[in-house]
Amino acid sequence: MRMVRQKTQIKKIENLAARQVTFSKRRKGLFKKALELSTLCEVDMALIVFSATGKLFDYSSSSMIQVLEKHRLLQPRNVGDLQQPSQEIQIASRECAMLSKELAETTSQLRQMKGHDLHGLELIELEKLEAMIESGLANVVTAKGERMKKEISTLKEKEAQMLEANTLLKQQLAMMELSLGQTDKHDHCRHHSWVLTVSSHSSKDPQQNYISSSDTSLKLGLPFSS
Amino acid sequence: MRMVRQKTQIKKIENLAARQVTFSKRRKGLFKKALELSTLCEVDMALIVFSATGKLFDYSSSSMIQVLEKHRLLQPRNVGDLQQPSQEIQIASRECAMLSKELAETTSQLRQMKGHDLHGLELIELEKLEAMIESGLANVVTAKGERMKKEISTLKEKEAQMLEANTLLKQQLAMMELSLGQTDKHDHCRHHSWVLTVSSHSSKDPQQNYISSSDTSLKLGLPFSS
DNA sequence: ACCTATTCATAAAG
DNA sequence: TCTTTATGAATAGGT
Repeated sequence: MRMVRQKTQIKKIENLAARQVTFSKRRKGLFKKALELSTLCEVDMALIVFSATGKLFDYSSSSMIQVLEKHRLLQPRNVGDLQQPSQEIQIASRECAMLSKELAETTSQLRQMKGHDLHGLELIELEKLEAMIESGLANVVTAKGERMKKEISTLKEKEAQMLEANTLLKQQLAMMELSLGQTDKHDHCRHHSWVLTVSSHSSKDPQQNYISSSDTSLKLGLPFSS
Repeated sequence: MRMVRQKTQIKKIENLAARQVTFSKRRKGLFKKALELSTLCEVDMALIVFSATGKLFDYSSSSMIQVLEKHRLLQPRNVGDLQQPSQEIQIASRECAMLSKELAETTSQLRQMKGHDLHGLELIELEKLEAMIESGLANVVTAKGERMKKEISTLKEKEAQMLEANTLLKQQLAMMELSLGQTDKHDHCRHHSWVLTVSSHSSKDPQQNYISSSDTSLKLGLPFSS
């Protein structure tokens, strides 16, 4: 069922999944617009975006270096300080320290989720961890179930299609047996092709038809598989 | 008379006036989109645009310095050439990039362990994940069991010691009843202290003795709790 | 700068 | 992530 699309409010999207989806879509749109503007109007520009996870996306119409250098020259008060190496190092090491700390915490949590390094935990903490893992497991099991259900329904659909094709082929076979010896081989081939056409077009994705025509003919025991 | 609007071709607009108009309109749109993206998704970004006449337009969600520096740290090959960076900074930025990448991977794995971001996974990958989580869960459950067993045995030990102390106190009480009114109060106090000493030393960890001496005396019904 | 028909972007949902 | 579709948003061309 389709919700009515709301007029978008420009404030932080609290839901993480929705935020990630929106980030992905709008980032794509933004870079497209940037490319269009620099192309249409032949202007220099640079666009730098960091995702929440720290992943970098950037675009620059010419060399990023040129654009940033030009910016630096025009904004000496803001960016000129970058060249003081001591400050650069400070920033770099602060960034490093932050990342390092974050990585340590995340790694530790991951190891605990995997059941390692549990010695420092109290009983209550162990129980919380257990609950968290069980919740994660439940999510994964649910996802797996859905994936399997999808696969099952796909296979059932295919089965039904095969059955249909099979029935048609059987009918043709019966007809041929009735007129045995009276038909030439070209007729056989034409009927065969037609049935396979039905089967092939029944799925939206041609790549999912992994049962080749020769397989089909062989299974049905037709004597004229190509 | 209204001409039919043409589908815009993304190539340089040759007419100067039209180009300027388009630049103005689309630049405004681009900065709006940039602001919206950084607001909606709370991400760091910087956008720098130079008009054909060299006029600068820029936007950055936080400090332009921070964003540019972060970009430089993560892309040392491209932007590091701006000024000959000291070897320290090269090392630091390589370190940063590595940490950043590692953090992204670890965070992603952790999220999957918690059952999020599963859409990209195949059935087989889901099953591997499930097995991993189950193994972690088993470890945690084992650790919890051991922790509980340890606690139980500690408590049993305490119980036995309490029982022993209880027995001794009962004997003393019986003796006192036999000689009721013939003993002075100093003797009572001495016996009491001695029993509590036994109880206190029975556990390796003094903090686990959460039954206080006054509790003990009250439970045993001693008439001379301090 | 404003207007509006039209194209384009994208929120929801699958 | 990809697709689809209805709707919101941006903008080309005109005044």
